[in-house]
Amino acid sequence: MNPSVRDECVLEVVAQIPAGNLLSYGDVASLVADCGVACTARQVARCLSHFGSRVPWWRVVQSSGTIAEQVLVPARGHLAAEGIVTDGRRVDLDERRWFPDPEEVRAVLVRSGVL
DNA sequence: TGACTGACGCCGG
DNA sequence: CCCGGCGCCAGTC
Repeated sequence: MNPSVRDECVLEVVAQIPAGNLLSYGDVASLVADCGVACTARQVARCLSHFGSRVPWWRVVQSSGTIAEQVLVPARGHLAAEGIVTDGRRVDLDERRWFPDPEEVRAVLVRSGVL
C-alpha cells in the first residue's frame, strides 16, 4: 500500500520536527488540516504505523505525553539520544513541545511537491 | 452491509 | 493519575 496525499503530508510534517522537540498525534493532525488536507490524530497514528520508519516517528507522542506501548522500548532509546528523559512510559510534552510557524510548514509541503 | 480494530483524544468519576 | 466510555475514521474480514 502506497501512502496517500494525507499520509505524505503527515510524514513531511513529522520530518520537520527538530531533534529534541516533540508533537502529539493531534498536533500533527492540526498542522496538516490547517494546510487544507483533512486529518485526525487517529489517521496520524495509522500513517506512522505503516510508514513511520522513514521519519523521526519517536518525536510524536500522545497528548498526555505517554508513549504508545507498542513502540515504547525503541522510542526510549531514540529520545534518550536527543536528551529527552522518560519516566519509563511518558515524557514532558509541555516542556519539549514544538511550535512551528504554520506558514513555514505549508511552504515545505509545497516545496516537497505534496501540495 | 456491518462488526471490529487501532502507535488517539477529551470528559467524567 | 488511572480508568471507563464515547467519538473518530480508514482498513480488514
